[in-house]
Amino acid sequence: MPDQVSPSARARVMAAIQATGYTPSALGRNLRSQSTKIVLVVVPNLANPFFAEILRGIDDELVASGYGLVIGNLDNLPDREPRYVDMVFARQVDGVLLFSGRIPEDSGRLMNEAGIPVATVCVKIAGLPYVMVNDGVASAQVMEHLFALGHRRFGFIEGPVGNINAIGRKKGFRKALKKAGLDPDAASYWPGDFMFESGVEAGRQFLALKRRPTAVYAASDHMAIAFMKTVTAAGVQIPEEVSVVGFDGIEFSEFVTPTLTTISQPRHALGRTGTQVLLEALGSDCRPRSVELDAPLLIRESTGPAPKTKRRRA
Amino acid sequence: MPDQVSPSARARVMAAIQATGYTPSALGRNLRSQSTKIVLVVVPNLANPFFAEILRGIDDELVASGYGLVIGNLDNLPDREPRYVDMVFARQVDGVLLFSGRIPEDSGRLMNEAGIPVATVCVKIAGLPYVMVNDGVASAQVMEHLFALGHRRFGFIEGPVGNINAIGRKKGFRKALKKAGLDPDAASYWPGDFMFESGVEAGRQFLALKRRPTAVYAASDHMAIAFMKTVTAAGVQIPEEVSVVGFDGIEFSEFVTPTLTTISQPRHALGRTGTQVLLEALGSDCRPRSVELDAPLLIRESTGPAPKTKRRRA
DNA sequence: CTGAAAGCGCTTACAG
DNA sequence: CTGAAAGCGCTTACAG
Repeated sequence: MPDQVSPSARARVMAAIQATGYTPSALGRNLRSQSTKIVLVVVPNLANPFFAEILRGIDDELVASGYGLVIGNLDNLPDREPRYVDMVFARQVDGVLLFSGRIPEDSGRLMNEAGIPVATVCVKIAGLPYVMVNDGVASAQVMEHLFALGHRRFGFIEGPVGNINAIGRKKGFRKALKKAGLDPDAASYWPGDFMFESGVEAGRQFLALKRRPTAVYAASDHMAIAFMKTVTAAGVQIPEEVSVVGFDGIEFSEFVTPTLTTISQPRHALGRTGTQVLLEALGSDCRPRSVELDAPLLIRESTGPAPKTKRRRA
Repeated sequence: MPDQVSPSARARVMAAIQATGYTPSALGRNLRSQSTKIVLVVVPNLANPFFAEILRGIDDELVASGYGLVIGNLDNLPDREPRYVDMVFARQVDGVLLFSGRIPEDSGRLMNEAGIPVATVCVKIAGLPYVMVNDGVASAQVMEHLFALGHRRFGFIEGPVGNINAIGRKKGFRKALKKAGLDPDAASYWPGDFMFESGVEAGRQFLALKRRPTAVYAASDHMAIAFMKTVTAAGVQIPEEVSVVGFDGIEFSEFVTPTLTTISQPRHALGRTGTQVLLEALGSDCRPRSVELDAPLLIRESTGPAPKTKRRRA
């Protein structure tokens, strides 16, 4: 019974199938071409809305190049890593974009050893091309703005321990203090993890201080917003009593009261550029380039002149 | 040169490869098994942070079942649809979760005609299993709360025209008014698209009214928050002069001033349950079930007693 | 119980 | 220029 169809008849059948809207199976093509035209994007925590706009940038660029996008959500759990390492070793994707500060591993086997291109966005990992914002330069902008307003006593809400962005922002903060002739260790530091709750806690610690900073710089908008909410609820005026600066430029920073002065991360561009870097690595064997993007300071209502020092000696 | 390796030697090599951490190629397996263990999730707009938590719910459930997750971002552009329709017809995914009110099509060829299971989340499409919140019941809860506070004059900020959730919420709003003996057409209606800007515009229109509603119900938190920001900036007191209710229960609704009374959508559960419905359809041929989830009303600071009517006849 | 063969659907390289 | 064959890496069904 098989092979009873003549080649020409077969050709006509194929043409008819085409007209009807036949789509060749990707499964055969993938096996034959040894590629899937799919990129794996590994995010530490998909619930973080900060990633949404970056993902859009990634997707825009991938669509333009005919690639698809698989999401690997680590959900901040290390045991989520092996699954995606396996995916890479199984050749289920052509390349990887990493948002995670560490390379996912499966019992010692590292994702980047599978022989497919890997690039990172918003993080730096030795040996891998990256795209990120220069956190030190951003912090310098923030401090320049606060110094110009007359502030001399500062608080800093930190990011997660070991997070490269958090480290860069803090370093920039301390460097600016030193450059201005102030002692970096005289500033108040409150621990944080970029999320709301830690901003609330920082606010409580601020309120408990006898001699409060006149300006607080938070390593994320979420923490800055939760801080503002906490201290204004206790009757503190922003920016009259304390100026607050955030980091990220999330959409909501414009809809809180007062509106938040913050560093605007170019999220769409981070996604697009990161994808471009990866696609270059996919298309050629040339050494991949890394890129640093600028992040402007958006000056809004939450920062103002430093309050006059009230009777230093009573 | 080839085939010079004896079978037993070959076996030993294979064992060694296993020990070294060899991962079978997914490409061969996919072709052979005619499945990819990947689900396509089509979202209308990836930048909307509302989806982030739902995606997490989906991913949690998919990971537990050994499936991967491909994102199809329509970015609210119809010309983004064909790409994902092709993906489905090319058998690149085993199933589809749709967040979009319309079925993506490629020159008349509809995605659901490819013969793979499709389920919808947050939307209803005839013939497809769905998981969503009962918007009518949610609106009834909102109105019950506002009636109990003495409100009789209402404003409603609508969602996108044709959006099934927006329609359900508005229907519930009007039904509650009628049930309370009020004329639904006497309420103020302002157009919206769930996004910030339309809430700002609704706020402007509210401010321009001579006789303002004492309670405003917005079909999304974003619009409610932007509305609050706009009218408080003009000196209107919330909730003393106007009560405001949102819909969604996004994290930020707790960090605006005043905190927002809103319907809390069970986003993680929506994602998980939607995925369960899809996985059931993938695993068996039995008729897929649909599910409606409850969404509680979170009563916060933005709603309060209706203001006393000031000298109706001067 | 073990091992060789067939076949999933494509694409590429080769023969006619 | 056209058409048949080989082979991508797996799994399943079959022969020994």
